[in-house]
Amino acid sequence: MKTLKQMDRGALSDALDHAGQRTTPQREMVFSVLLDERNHPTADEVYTRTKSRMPTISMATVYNCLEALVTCGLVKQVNIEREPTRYCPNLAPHAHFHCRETGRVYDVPVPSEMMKGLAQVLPGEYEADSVELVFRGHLAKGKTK
Amino acid sequence: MKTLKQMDRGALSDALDHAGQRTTPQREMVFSVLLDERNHPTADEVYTRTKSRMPTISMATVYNCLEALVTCGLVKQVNIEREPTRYCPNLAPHAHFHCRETGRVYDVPVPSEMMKGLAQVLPGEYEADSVELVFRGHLAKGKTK
DNA sequence: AATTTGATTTAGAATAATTCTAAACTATGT
DNA sequence: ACATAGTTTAGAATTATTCTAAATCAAATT
Repeated sequence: MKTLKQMDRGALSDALDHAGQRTTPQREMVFSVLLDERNHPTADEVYTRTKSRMPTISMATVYNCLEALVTCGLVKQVNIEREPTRYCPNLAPHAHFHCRETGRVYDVPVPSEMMKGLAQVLPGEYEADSVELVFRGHLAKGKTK
Repeated sequence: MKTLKQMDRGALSDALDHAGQRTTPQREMVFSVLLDERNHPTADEVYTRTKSRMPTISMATVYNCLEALVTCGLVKQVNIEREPTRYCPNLAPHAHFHCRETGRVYDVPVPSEMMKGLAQVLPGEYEADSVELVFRGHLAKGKTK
């Protein structure tokens, strides 16, 4: 898919607008790249993929666009152990599973009550606005899914 | 406390030994620094603190020592959002709370059954050997603890 | 006790992801 | 049309960390 679905295009310009930012071709393209292949790409991978569709885009712009998308809440950064930051457009509550063998990161859906329930381990004075849950391990033999 | 308690000294040389590594004054000192002030220092902070007690130590050695301690299981790395890696000698099961205002990181004890229970969100083929739980937010007014 | 061996320490260079800078470009509102 | 402000761009700068190679140290062996 080379272009943004109408729905996503709308969500994008709404979200950017709401954050006081403009909708630009570069931002649309980067967002489209993220939606298109949801395997938690790094900025560098996003750059490569975006460049293949929009050859004049620069690395700095990719970083700028990713930052804009994160700021307006459409994309989340995923940081795992000093590795380059990855970008994830999955807004549903989920955990991440990091495979030690392949290095790949998988989304694992988590019921939102459970996600909230986690905050109960916090003493009263700690007020959390975000929770991050990361598993590390490997996939059982055979199933690369 | 400028030196390692007998108990910790024993745990250290046992753990290093077990990993086929030697017990050195630098490793002891770095470990002591970590046990001494458990506020999740970065390598740089560990360097400064260690240097004040052992002025000839180098940054590279601090990194080496920290790596040795992590390898032999006495210390855990804590990575939060692209910030410099922090080091944590707390081996009990716990989560981390990252205060957006101060940047400080706090340990939050978590019952080990709960820690294990988390793995139940994983589909069968995912086999996790470690779980990481990080909250982000702020401390309620007044209580800096 | 001297010697070999291998691990460790050290200073500084190298690396890699990300951020910064300043100029060019684009779009928007007046 | 014009001014203003946001965006893009290339390349330089930054920063945490790793690498390199030489010097040091300690354990094991002769």
